[in-house]
Amino acid sequence: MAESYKEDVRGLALFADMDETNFGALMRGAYVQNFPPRIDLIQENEPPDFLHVVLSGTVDLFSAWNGRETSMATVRPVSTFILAASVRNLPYLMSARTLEKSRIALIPSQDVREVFAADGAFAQAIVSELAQCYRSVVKNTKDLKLRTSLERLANYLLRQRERTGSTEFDLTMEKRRLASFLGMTPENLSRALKGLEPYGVKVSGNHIAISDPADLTRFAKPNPFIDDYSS
Amino acid sequence: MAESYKEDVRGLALFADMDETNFGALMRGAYVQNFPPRIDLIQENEPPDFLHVVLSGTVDLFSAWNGRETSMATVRPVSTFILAASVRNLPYLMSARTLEKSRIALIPSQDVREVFAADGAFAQAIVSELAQCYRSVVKNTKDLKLRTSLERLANYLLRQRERTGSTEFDLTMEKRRLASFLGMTPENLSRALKGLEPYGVKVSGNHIAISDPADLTRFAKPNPFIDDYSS
DNA sequence: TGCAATGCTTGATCTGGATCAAATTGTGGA
DNA sequence: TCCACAATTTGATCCAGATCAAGCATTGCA
Repeated sequence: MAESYKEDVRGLALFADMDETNFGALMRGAYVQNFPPRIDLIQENEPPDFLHVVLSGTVDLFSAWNGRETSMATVRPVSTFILAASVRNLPYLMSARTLEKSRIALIPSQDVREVFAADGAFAQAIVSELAQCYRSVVKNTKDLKLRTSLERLANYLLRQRERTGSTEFDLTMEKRRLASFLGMTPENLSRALKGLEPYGVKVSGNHIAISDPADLTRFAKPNPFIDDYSS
Repeated sequence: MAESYKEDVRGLALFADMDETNFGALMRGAYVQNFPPRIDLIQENEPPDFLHVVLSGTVDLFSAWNGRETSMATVRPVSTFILAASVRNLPYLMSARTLEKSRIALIPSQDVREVFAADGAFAQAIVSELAQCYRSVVKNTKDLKLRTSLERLANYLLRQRERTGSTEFDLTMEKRRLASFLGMTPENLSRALKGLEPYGVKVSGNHIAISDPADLTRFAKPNPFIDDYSS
């Protein structure tokens, strides 16, 4: 693997503190691949051969059952996915596909498990990462079970505002995918965006402007234990 | 803490392989408490002072927002809860209450974090446990987003059959709580149970009999990547 | 034993969101 | 630039599941 990629990987919290030799061992079997948009990377139920690291581009994690499909999460650089499957050596629970042209590092799961057993700092980082992932999914479940779709959308927009630090921003994914992520149909998302107009949400294409954040907040009632993805 | 309790805790996969000295250190600050039914143990958003181990009884993990409440999971002996909050030292994301008279061991989170840093076997066990928890929540999300309430109920009943090894069993929790866990109202659960009659489900009180498992399975379409909680 | 109190069921009605069907707007190539 | 295709929006309708309102059954206690 090229040195510049290694540095990107090393920069991740997951790999930052581990021993240099062990990091080298991990990188030895790893390689980087470029994928065009809309390419299936992994399929739910496959054995977890590689831990994936998104170096550039965007990856959608999704899942299907009985002809239905839902978007579970979006992975952006620089972060990993399917860590849980890798460390437990159990089949993937989600499928993954690129949304845009993406560069992805593939680290053999076998190596991850071996180094993890040998490197305390790496083990600690894995625990942090897994705990973080777990908490994110719990928050997502609370969002789904406790809120209506309009409330989920309102809080999603407020989170985007937080993330970008601005009351104007572009949606980072297709509306159909956002709808699926929020657990609604594209038609309903369209109507829901209209439904937030009274609270000062202006939509034009995929550009969003929140004219009265306080008003939207009053409606959305954001809660750090659902919406604060950083804790 | 009494020796017999220690053995129960030691029997958990999480603590089974760790060093005896370290286990002793963990137990030194730990204590066991008995709680009557319907007692609040912890509140969402509190700092994670203790890792909890259910020795006997049942604990409900639930969450509330804006006047609504939902049951997230049920914890039965012998297992732990809020491990993720403990190891990351971040506030609880769920509240917990006893459902019946329960005996619970409380292990200071501080000790958990210290021993975790020092004991490789413990660290590994924590990783396994967290990965397991993560995968469970992902499965639960798939259940919620991909299935109708009738399908969720049907698959729940099939899982109970799997767990008990019998086509006849008693529901292990109040119907109102089961409804909340499955993401529906008690009224709807009542109707849904009726709705499964054509597939050979007989209900009397909280006793369930599945007369034609094959037929119910044909309707429920269970999938290991949603319903198999052991992987 | 009786009587609150609580949980469960049933029926009637309502509604959020899904589905179906076009119309409209983008968008990526020849 | 123009066209074919995909994504989005809009409108009409439908349906799963929520809510409201009684009744009924259990349970725990005095």
